[in-house]
Amino acid sequence: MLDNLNNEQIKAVQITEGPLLIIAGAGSGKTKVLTTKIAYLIDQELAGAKEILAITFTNKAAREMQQRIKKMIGKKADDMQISTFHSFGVRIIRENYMRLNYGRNFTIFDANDSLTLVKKILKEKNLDPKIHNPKNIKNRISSCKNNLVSVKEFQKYVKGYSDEIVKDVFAKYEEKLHKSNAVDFDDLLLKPIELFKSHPEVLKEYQKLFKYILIDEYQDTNEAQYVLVKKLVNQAQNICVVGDESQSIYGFRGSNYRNILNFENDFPNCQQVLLEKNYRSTQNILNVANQVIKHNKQKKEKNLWTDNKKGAEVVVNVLRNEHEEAEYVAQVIDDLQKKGADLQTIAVLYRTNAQSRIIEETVLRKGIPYRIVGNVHFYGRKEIKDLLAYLRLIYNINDDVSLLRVINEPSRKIGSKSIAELEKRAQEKNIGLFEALATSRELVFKNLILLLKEQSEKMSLTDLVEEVLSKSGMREELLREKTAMAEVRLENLEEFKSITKEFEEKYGIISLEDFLAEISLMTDVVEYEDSVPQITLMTIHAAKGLEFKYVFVTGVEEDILPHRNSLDSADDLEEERRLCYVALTRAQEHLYITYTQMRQIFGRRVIATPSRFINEMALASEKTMIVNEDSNLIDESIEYNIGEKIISERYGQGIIVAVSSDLLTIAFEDEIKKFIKGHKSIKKVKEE
DNA sequence: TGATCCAGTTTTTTT
DNA sequence: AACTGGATCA
Repeated sequence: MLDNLNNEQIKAVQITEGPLLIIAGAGSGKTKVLTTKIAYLIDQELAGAKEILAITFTNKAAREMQQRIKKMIGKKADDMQISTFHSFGVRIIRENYMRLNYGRNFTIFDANDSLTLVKKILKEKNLDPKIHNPKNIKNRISSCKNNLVSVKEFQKYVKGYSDEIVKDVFAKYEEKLHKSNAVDFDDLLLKPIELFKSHPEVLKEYQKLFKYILIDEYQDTNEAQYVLVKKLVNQAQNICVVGDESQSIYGFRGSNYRNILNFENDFPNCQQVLLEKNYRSTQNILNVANQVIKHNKQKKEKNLWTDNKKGAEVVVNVLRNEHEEAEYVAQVIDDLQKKGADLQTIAVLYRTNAQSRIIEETVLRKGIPYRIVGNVHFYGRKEIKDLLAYLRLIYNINDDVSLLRVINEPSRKIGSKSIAELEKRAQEKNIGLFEALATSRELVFKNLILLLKEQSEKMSLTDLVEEVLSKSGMREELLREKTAMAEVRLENLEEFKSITKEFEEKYGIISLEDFLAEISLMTDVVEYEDSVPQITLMTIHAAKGLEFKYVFVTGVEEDILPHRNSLDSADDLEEERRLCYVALTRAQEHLYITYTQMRQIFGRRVIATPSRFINEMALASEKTMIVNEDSNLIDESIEYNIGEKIISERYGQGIIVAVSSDLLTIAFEDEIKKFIKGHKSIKKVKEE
């Protein structure tokens, strides 16, 4: 088990008792250490699989680690639960919902639901959302909760009118959330803490259960997560945290890299292991990354080194604008591909999601297969959200946000006026919306939900979805529409059934409860085939923890990286530098950095300046590249309309479902693809 | 009530 | 350039 580990790594695995801090530089084999350690604990029979609490940052990381451990120790890993902080919170709340004064069927509100709720409250309080930015208020509420500041405590910090508003909305928000028998993302951490405060005997049970606690990405824990961990640690203090303050990039979400710097103060008897040997990158790449991060003041001294070869020079290129930047990236990728590079080993990174569009268009035009990580492709679609709202309402009839979403979907002639009356009634009687349903139209809806609820208890998830589709009238309405768009929506809904089916097959029979909990915590929902050769486009944040042989870091300009919103705070600027560091250290063999002279922002051309981080890299040379855009593949004269049929060389016949300025979205038999208008690889099908 | 149009706004990053 | 929410009209 320990065969492929270096001395420090072995030490990190074998120190099982007492607090342990593992500082693991980028690419130093952190995941390997963690998984080996867990396998070791089980294999040495120091703990049963259920007695280990292992927390990672993303669901994806959790899944990956689970698989690795399984490979090492086989069946014994079956009971092993690796979770994120949030999914761990769900478990605790579920096991204790009564003590927390919640009903069994509680709903988890995602960020969108929370925002909807804030907007609704503003409306009720007759506050202008233009003056009181709902997103802003939502963020402030969230940061309060992440810092364990209750409404009552917030009162103390209130300075002036706008704070007063935030406080009022916050109070109402908490009230409504509870009335809806719902928790938001932050509650998933907060409620367990509340529980442990009010029920020390329950805390004791969990402390007894978890003999070993392991926390990954400790530099990205926020106050609530930190408190939660500290509470769970028992007398034996078998807590192992792993992290690297140089890779802390979630400050905007309340994470505090000082948690890792303070670990020694929290656990004075802690042991420490430093993993400084990098196995990932070439010397050249590591040098550049080290040069940049050197400029941060707040950090633990460490010296990441490698005995990998020097490798290729890091390439920096200046392009005239974002189109040529994307073109350049695509050309290089094209060349790499011709030389036999595997597309899966190539990643293009950017600071903001907005940058992805042009890159996507360009690789599309070049015919380079790609995937975009973190796009809410599927679950963000209206029809899917509607269906989910039905399921959530069926599960928890107190969920007012979901009720409002579907009460008139499809149209039941319950418009804004009827809804206003319904809300008034509910408010007067101080009851939930569902209970307040009274008019004949509303009662039809109420009975529909009640019927479905009854059915939900005796049929499979997939059958339930089918029932919702037919009984709600969603399917009927889409069939009636007879537009290409409706056709696609219908297909998406059918696709949803195959997702639930997959769930059922994977986990045996799955309850509505499990399914909804799973879905609401999933962000990387689109399960992509790892076997399909394609390049990866994603934000730098999304790239954390990953590695690629070839990495392109684009838009390395002032106002983007570092982002303009972080320029007036020294702390924020250091976080941007760490972000840059994370981007650079994703690369194994080849690192390409680009910036432009001119960029369009909000539809306006703006002069761009190279990022200060480029200077900090202290590179010997950089090149200005003039890229000629290759336009002979495109025939701009062709016009397209929704509903027209298209034939593609690669995907066969499809139908246009959306047209934007440069892009077409085309639905084929079993997938939806985007194309550049007029691209020679697609042709219109003439119809009589 | 629902469809369509227009004006104003947006983009930092996400469990 | 794309999306939202509000205003206007059928």
